[in-house]
Amino acid sequence: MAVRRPTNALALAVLSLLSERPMHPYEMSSTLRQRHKEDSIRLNYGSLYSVVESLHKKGLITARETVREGRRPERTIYEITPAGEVMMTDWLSELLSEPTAQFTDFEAALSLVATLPPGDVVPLLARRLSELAFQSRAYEAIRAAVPDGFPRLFVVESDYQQALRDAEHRFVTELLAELEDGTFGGLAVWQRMHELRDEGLSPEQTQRTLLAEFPELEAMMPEP
Amino acid sequence: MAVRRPTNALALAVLSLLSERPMHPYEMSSTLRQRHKEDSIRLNYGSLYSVVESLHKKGLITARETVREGRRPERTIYEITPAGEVMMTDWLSELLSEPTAQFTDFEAALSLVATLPPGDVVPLLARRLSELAFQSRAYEAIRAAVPDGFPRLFVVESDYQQALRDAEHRFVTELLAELEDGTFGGLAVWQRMHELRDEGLSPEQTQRTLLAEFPELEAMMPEP
DNA sequence: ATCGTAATACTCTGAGTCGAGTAATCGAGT
DNA sequence: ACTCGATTACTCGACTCAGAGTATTACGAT
Repeated sequence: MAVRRPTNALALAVLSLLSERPMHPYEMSSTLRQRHKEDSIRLNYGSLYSVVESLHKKGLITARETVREGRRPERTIYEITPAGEVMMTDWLSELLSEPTAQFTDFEAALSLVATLPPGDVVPLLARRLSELAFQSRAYEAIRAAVPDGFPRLFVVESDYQQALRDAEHRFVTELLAELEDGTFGGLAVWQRMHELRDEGLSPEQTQRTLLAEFPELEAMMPEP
Repeated sequence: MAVRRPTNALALAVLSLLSERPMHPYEMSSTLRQRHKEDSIRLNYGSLYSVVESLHKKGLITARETVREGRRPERTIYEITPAGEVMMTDWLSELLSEPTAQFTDFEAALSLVATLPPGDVVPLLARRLSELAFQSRAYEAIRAAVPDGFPRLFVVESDYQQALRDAEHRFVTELLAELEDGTFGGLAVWQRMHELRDEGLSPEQTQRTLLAEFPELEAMMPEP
C-alpha cells in the first residue's frame, strides 16, 4: 500500500529538518522559527505534533529515543527513514517543478468582488495598495541591512514573496485606475445592479431589467 | 458572544451567493462551477455541506424550506440573515483591503530548496518555467477568444492569476540564470554541503568543515 | 529572596476538511 | 424497451488542523 503524501507543507519541513539531523519536535519548531521559515510555512504546535505523529505512523520517520530531564515532559527524538528521504525528495521536487492552483484569499475575494458596489471597492483597494507599499518598504529596509555577500540561498523565499507583492501592487494600481476613470469593463452593469437591488427589486426583476438595459449581456450568458 | 469568522473562503462564496437569492447547497456548487469560481475557491461537496451547516449554526444563514421531489433526497433551501450580510461585507472588505501571508506551496518549497543539491534543482526549475509558459499561453488563448466588450468584472480574478504567474515566471527565469552562471549567492556553500554529506560526514563535521572553508559564514550565523 | 516573565515541551479538544460512497433520475443512443 | 453514463443531491467517516491550556524550569530585576 503506497503511503499517501501529506498535504501540509509543515510535514515537508519536518522531513527536511530530520534529513539534516535527528531532532525532537520542539527543536524543529525553534529551528524553523530561527531560520524565519514560519513566514513561508504555517507553523503551530498543534499541527506540528500531529504532523509528526502522522509521519511516524506512515513509517517516514522513527522515534530514536525519548529522554526526560528532571521533571520536564519527555522529549521524543525522531529521525528520518529511507522511505522518508524518498518521499521528501519526490515531494519537494514536485513542488518546485509543477505549478498548481493556490487559492489565495485575495483571488477568492476578487472573484466575489461584484457582491460589493464598485463605489465601496475603490477605497478598499486603495487601502490595500498602501499596505502593500508599506510591506514592500519594510522588505527593502531589511534587504538593505543585510551584509554584502550574504548567501541569497537563505532568503530566496522572501525575494519570491517580494516579486509577487510587486506584481500584485502593479495589478491593483491598474485595476484601481480603471475603476476610477470608468474604463473598467462591466462597471456600468455592476453599478446599476447594485442600484436596482438597493431599490428593492427582486433578484429576477433585477436580472430582467439589466438584460433590457444592457442587451449586449445576452450574448455573454453561459451556454446551457 | 461574537460569532467567529470561518477561515474557508467557500463560506464567503456561500454568503455571496445567498445575498443574490436563496438556494440549496447543490445549486450553490453548480452556480460556482458555471461561473468558473472553482478555479479561485476550493470547492468540494464534503466541505460545502459542512460549511453551510456551520453558517447555519452561527445564525448567518437560515433554512427557508426543504422540498422533496419524488424519491430524491431532500433539498434544503437557505437564505442569508442580516447578521450574515454584515459578516459577508466585513469579511470581503477585509480580504480586499488587507494583504496577508499566503503560505503557497512554491514559497514553502523555495524555503527548503537547500535540502536538494543545486544540480538537481536546476532541471526542476527549468521544468516549472515551461509549465508556467504553457499555462500562460492557455490563458492568452482563452483571453483572445473572449468577445470584445466582455465585462472584465467576470474574469478579473483570472487576470490577477495571470499577473502573478507572469511575475513568477520572471522570478524563476532570473533565479535559474543565476544558478546556471554561478552568480547565485551561496551557491558554493550549498554545493559543498551536499558533497560533504554525500561523503558520509556527520551533520556536526559538515557544519565545522563548512565554517572552516567559508569563514565569512561565521558573521552570518543567527545571534543567540 | 521572591517575583514575574520568557522559554521549554508538550497535550487536549473541538472544529474543519476531503474523498469516497450512495441512490435516484434523466436523456441519448441501440 | 434497455442500458449506460451523466447529472442531481447529499452523507459518512477518517483524517487534519488550530488554538488554548498545562506544567516545569531559567533568568533577570526588585
